[in-house]
Amino acid sequence: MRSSGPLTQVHMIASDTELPHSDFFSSDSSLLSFRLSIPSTLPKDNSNMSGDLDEFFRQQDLIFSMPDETVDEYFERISKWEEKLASRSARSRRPGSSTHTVLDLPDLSTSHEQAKDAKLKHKTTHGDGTGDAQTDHQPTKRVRIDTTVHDRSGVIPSITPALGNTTGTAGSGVLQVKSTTQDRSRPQEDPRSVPLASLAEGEDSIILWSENSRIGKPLNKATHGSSSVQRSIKPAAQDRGVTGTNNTEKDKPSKEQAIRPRDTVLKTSSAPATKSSVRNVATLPTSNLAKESPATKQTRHKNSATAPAAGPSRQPAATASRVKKANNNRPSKYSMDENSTDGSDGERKRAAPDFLLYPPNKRQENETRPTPLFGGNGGSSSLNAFKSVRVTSAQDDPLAQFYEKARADRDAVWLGEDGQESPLGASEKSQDKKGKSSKRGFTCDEKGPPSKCVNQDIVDKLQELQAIHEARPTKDDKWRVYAYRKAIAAIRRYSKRITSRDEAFKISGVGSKTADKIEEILETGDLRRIQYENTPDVKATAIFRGIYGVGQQIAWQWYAAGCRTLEDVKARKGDIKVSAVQEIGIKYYADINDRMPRVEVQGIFDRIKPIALKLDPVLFIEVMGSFRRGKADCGDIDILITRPTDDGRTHRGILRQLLRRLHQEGILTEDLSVPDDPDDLEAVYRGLCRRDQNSRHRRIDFLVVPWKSRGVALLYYTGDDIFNRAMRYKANTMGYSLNQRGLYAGVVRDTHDRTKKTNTGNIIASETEEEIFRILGIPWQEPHERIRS
DNA sequence: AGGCAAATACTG
DNA sequence: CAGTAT
DNA sequence: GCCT
Repeated sequence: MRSSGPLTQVHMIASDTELPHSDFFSSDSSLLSFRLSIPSTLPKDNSNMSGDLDEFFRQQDLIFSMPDETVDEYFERISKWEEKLASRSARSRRPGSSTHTVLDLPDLSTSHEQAKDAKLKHKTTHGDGTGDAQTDHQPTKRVRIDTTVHDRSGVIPSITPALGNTTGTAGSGVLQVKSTTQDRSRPQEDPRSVPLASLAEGEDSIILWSENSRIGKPLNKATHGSSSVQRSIKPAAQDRGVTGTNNTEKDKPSKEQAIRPRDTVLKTSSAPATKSSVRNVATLPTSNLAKESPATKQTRHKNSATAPAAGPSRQPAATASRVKKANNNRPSKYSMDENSTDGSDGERKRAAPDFLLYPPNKRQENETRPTPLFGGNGGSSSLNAFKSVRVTSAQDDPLAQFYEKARADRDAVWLGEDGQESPLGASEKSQDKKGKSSKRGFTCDEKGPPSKCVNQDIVDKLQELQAIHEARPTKDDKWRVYAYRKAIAAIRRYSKRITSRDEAFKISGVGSKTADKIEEILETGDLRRIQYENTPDVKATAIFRGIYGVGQQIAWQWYAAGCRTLEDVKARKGDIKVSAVQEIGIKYYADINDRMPRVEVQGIFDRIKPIALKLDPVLFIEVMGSFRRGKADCGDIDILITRPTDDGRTHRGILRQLLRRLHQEGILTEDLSVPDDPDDLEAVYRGLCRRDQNSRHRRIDFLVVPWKSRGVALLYYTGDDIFNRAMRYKANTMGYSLNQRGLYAGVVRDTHDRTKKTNTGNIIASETEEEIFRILGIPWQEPHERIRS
């Protein structure tokens, strides 16, 4: 507040939308805001969040104001802690170290003045001690802020950089705030732990955190790019925004407001805490900030769902009872976490994943129904046929031991591995239309063979959940998606109707959490969690991600900028930036996302091949991907090109000529990505093509590889994805390394960073697919048998 | 506690 | 060079 | 999220 010296205002604001981090850090603002990331369950549209959300937060006890002294104090504490940690061995700085500060803050509902007078107490402890500062009577609210090192490098993630300190590297973390009312009438059940995200932006700066995530990234960038970041902190006095000195923002003049609707809110709120959505208010001496840097971060543990950064929130839905159940059945580490949920009054140990729970009863069933986003991956699968075979084949396999280790991936690896044809079909690819019947697995591979699977209802629900997590940008979500994918595949492959949690739990790939969900589906026919988590951002970002060139990050940035539909993007709402490639992606949105019938691929290839052979008669040119796997429809066209070298010649230069010819023919219509050196023996081209003037535009890739690599290239580009991953994973466990260039032996990986190879090893196979299968001990499988997802 | 596949092109 | 997308 |  006012008064002395340079101050930085701290706004505690609640919002259901995340902001783009990239924006923040570059803005130079004198304000420091924390943003509570909450699931926007109430207002359906974020448009009117101000009203309802406020109320919601109030009820949830998440609204509070923070007097300067408090903020000051808080940062000081954190800073000290940080220093302490920094001076210690890296060991103690490992992720997991944590501290927390308990503050008693004046309730938002009270006037600002009161807030000032309010007393606050706090204490900081180490480890996970529990804080229980008891307070007195004032209308205050007790808030606990956890700060945990979550970054793997051991560096303490800090928001400091945004404030001008260069100490921390960007890290990842989540600022978690838990608040409890004085009268613990509403005990632990309350969720209340909210992932806090903060951002800095134009006027209101924010600092955003996310575990493992990108939020930290911008930080780095800013830091690197120019020292300016620091400068940003200016005395609050000057108010807002101001000098845009910083990078990005500077370009945009009006900046702040442009960005998101929400800004308005923020701004206005700068006033003392009123009921406006903005909540808080407090100022702190900049000096402190600048120097110390509170870093903060925090954490949750992996389980919790939230995606901080970006996301707003998510809350898990499991109910306590459910959780318990899970525990009972399978006492495992998971249980611990889960139990914490009900911990006694105190706080549980850190990381309880479930403290994010929302009281189930809060949710209404009437929520909008989650709409399945498009795109899912659909695969499907009827790999039932393979099922029986898999285990048995394992015994003959010399690598039987490997199975144990790679049990998790067993299905993926072994499916259909039986050398013999298991199921029918190996016969020709009766692709095309036909389909679905029990023939090959691939027939089912389609997007949605709705029926067919006896556990289809379960699969559907889990897929919805998977889609939701796909929308979130954090690593945790990424792995969750991976897990869901596998679990779903396993369930599909399970031929009997699942009738109990136990039964589900027995399926490899289905763990306690998923088993719980299945139980809920069986009992209620629904999964509440889907409702809770299916926030509006999921739908919007899914749409954006459908644009070629747009992934989670971009999608989130756009969403944060206010875009919700494709139209918004086209209109550049929020001043978003759209790259040339993305522009093409938007232009041909439907064409690119729709799958094309197999015959169309054939038709296009029939035009291309002659042209290629005319350039060089001995070229090897074939269509890979799903086409090679025999699918009835394909998402894109992958064409592999190479050339025998017996005659001492190569295919060098062919790609360049071919591309030119195809453009001339009107077959290629847009370039999405052109190799740096089209004449290299190894190159990849991505673009759009069409069979003829009356056809739709389709994605096409040209993959040029050295003759020697044709085997692995064939393997790699044929997929499918899951099959490839499983194969590579197996190669790894066997001490090999498999990539699109070859199968390597003697690869030595860095002890700490397994992704780094100290020694690339020696290539032991690459010319034929057969040798790769043989060496890895995997029975040969025709392309159409390599379907796993 | 830590892994979960691996490589490359484009952007800024 | 980091980050993102494929 | 699941698994070792």
